[in-house]
Amino acid sequence: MVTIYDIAAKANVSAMTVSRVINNTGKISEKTRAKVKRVMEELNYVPNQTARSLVLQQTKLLFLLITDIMNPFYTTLARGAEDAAKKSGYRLLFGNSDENLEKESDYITTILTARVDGVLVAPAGDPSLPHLESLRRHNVPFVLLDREVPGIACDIVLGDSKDGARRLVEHLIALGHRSIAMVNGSSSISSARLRLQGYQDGLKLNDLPYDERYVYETSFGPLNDLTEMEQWIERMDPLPTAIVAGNNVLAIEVMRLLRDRGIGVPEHMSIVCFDDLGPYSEIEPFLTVAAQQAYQFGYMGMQMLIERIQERGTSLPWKKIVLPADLIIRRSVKDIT
Amino acid sequence: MVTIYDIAAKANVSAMTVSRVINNTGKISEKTRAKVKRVMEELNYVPNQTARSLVLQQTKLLFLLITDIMNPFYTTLARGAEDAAKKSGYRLLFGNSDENLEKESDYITTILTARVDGVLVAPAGDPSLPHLESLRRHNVPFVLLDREVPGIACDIVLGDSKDGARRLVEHLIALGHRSIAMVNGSSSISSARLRLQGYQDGLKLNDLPYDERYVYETSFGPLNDLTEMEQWIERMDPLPTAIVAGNNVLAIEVMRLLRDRGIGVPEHMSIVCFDDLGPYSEIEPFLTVAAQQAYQFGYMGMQMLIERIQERGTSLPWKKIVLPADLIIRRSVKDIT
DNA sequence: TATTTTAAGGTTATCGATAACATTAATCTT
DNA sequence: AAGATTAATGTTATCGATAACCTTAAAATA
Repeated sequence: MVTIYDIAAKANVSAMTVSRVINNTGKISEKTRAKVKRVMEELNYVPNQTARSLVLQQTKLLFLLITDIMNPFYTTLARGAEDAAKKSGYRLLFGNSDENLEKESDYITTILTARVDGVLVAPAGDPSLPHLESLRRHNVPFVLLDREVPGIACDIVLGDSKDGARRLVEHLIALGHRSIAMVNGSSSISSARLRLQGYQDGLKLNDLPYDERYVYETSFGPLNDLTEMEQWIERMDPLPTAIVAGNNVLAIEVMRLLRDRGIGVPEHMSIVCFDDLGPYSEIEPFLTVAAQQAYQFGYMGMQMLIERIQERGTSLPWKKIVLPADLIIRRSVKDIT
Repeated sequence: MVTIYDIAAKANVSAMTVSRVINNTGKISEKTRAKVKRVMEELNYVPNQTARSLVLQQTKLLFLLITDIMNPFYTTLARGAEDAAKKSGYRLLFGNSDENLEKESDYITTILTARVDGVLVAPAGDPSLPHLESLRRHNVPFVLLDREVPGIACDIVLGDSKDGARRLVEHLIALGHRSIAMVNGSSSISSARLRLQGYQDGLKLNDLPYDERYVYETSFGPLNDLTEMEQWIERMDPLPTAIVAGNNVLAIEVMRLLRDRGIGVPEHMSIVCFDDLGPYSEIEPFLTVAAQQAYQFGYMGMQMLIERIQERGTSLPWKKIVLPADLIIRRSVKDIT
C-alpha cells in the first residue's frame, strides 16, 4: 500500500507537506503542491482512514441499526438516513438486529469497537436499555427511532402510534365493523403499547367493548412459528369481522394464515395495518394502512444525530419529533354498513 | 476513552500483558489474567478497532455494494451476505449506488479509504470497469454479483438470465400469446443483454418474429421520468398481448402506467418479470416471475469472497457460480389459447 | 551442582497520519 | 542595515494496539 511517506520520498518533501496538500491546510507553494499532487496520482495514493481515525479520534462513520432489513419501512428509512448522512460527509454502516436482543448486543459491541461517531437505533424493545446505557457510558451519541425505551433520556423520532391506531379502528367502525381484533408486536415495545392503546381508545370512543381474547401479542419481526397465531384465530368465537395489525409484516402473515384456511380478505375478513409496503403497494393497491413517513424518520433522525455530534460538549436539551401517520384507504376493508 | 494502558496501570502489569489477555495469546498466569479481566470490567474497557486495524493491516470489515436498497432482490441478497459474513467473524458495511456511476464511484473511494478487507459488488454496468480496476490495483479482493463486466476477470455469482427469460417467453407462448414485448434495463448491463437474448431465443424457437419496436430499453433502477416509457407504449400498434419486464421494478412501473391508461392487468395485458417481490408476493400472489435465488446470491458470494481473502497470495482460479431461476406461475398472465 | 529450559512477563519499534512546535530563507519595517 | 515578520517547510511526539525481541526467576535436566 502506498503511504504518505512514499509520496514524500518521491516528491522530495516531508510527509507533513504531503499531509498539508491532502488536507489543504497550512501554507504550501503552488509548485510543491503541484508536484505532490502529481506524485499522488502517479502512485494511486489513497489515504488510510484507519490511521487518520486513530489520531483524529473520529471515524466519520455513523451506524444505523434497524430491526428488519426486509421491511420496506426500514429500507425507506435507511434511504433517508443515508441521504442525510452523505450530505454532511459521513459514511453509514448498517446493521440488522432482526428484533433480537442478542444480535442487537453483538451490534452494540461492533459499534463500540469500531469507534463510530454516532448511532441511529431502532431498539428491539424496552430490554434494550442496557445497550443504550452502554452507548451512553462510552459517550457515543445516539438517536432513537420509532420506539421509546423507558429509563433513558435522549433524542428520538417517533410516529404517532396511538393516534394512527385509533384512526384505523375508527375507519373500520365507519364501515360498519363492530367486532374488531388486533395482532400486535411485543408489549415490551413502546410503539406496540401505544398502538394497543389507540385501538382501545377507538373502541371506547364508539362504545364498543374491549375483549382481550381478541388481542394477540407476538413479534413485529420475521415470524418463524405461526402455530400460536393459528390457535388464536381458532379461539376467537365468533370470528371478528376485521383485524388491525400492529405493522405490515403482521398484516401479511395474518392474511396468509386466513387465506390458507379459506377465509378470504376482504370478503370474509377486513384487514388494516400500520406501515405501508413501499413500491409493492403500487402494483396491487390492496392494504388499507396507516402509513408512516419512513423516509422522514431516517432523514430527520440523522439530522438530529449529526447536530448532536457537532454540538458535542454543549448540552442541548433532548429533542423529540413526533411524525403523524397518513391513513391510506385501499381495498382490504369490506363495507358492511 | 479507556485504553489498554489504563488497564495496565491499574492492574500493575504492562500493556503487552493486557493485550495478551485480550487475545488469549502467550503465557499468562491465571492470577494476572483474572486481575486484568477484573480491571477491564471495572473500567468498561472496549478495544479500539481502529488502532488494531492499523497494526494488523486488516479491518475485519467487508463491504456490500448494491444498486437498489428498495428492491427486495437486493435486501434478500443482503441478508444472505450478512449471515455468511457474520459466520466468519466479519462485519459488513452496505452501500447503495442507485444504478448510478457517480454514486458508485463515491463508494469505491469510501471502500479504499476505509481499507475494508473485501467487497461484494453488484456493478452499475459495463462502465463500472474502471472502478473494478481500481479495486484490483489496490489489491482489494472483490466478488461480482448478478452482472458481468467485460474486461475484468474475477469471482462472480450470476443468475441464468438467458434461460430464465426464455422460459418466461415460452410460458407466455404456451398460454397463447403471440405478440410479446419487452421492457429491459440498460444494454450496458450484462444481465439485461442476456435477458434480451433469452427473449429473442424464445421467440425464434417458436417461429415468432422479432420486432425491435416492441423492445424498450431503460434503467433497472428507480425511474424518475416515465414519459419515454409512455411514448413507447403509445407507439406500439397494435399493442402486444404480453410484456416481459427485465426486473421487478420495471414490471411495477409498466403495470402502473398501463392501469393509469385503463389497460387492465391481466385482463388486457399480461405481464411477467425477472425477480420476485419478497413478502409482498405473499399478500397478493399476483405477478408471474422468474424468481432468482436472492439469498443464495449473497450467501455464496460472501463465501467466495471470504475464501478469496483467506487464500490471499495463493492463486486460486476465478470461480463463476450460475444460479438457475425458478419460474413461479401466478395470475398476471391471461390464458388466451 | 551446573546448565538448560520454560513460564511469565517486560521493552521497544511499528502501523499511517496529523498536531504542535521548530527551522530556515526571504521579505518587511523603521 | 538590523531586527521583526512571514512564507514555506521540516522534526518529533502521538493516537492505541500488537509483533518481535528481551529479561528474569523458577523448574527441569545432566
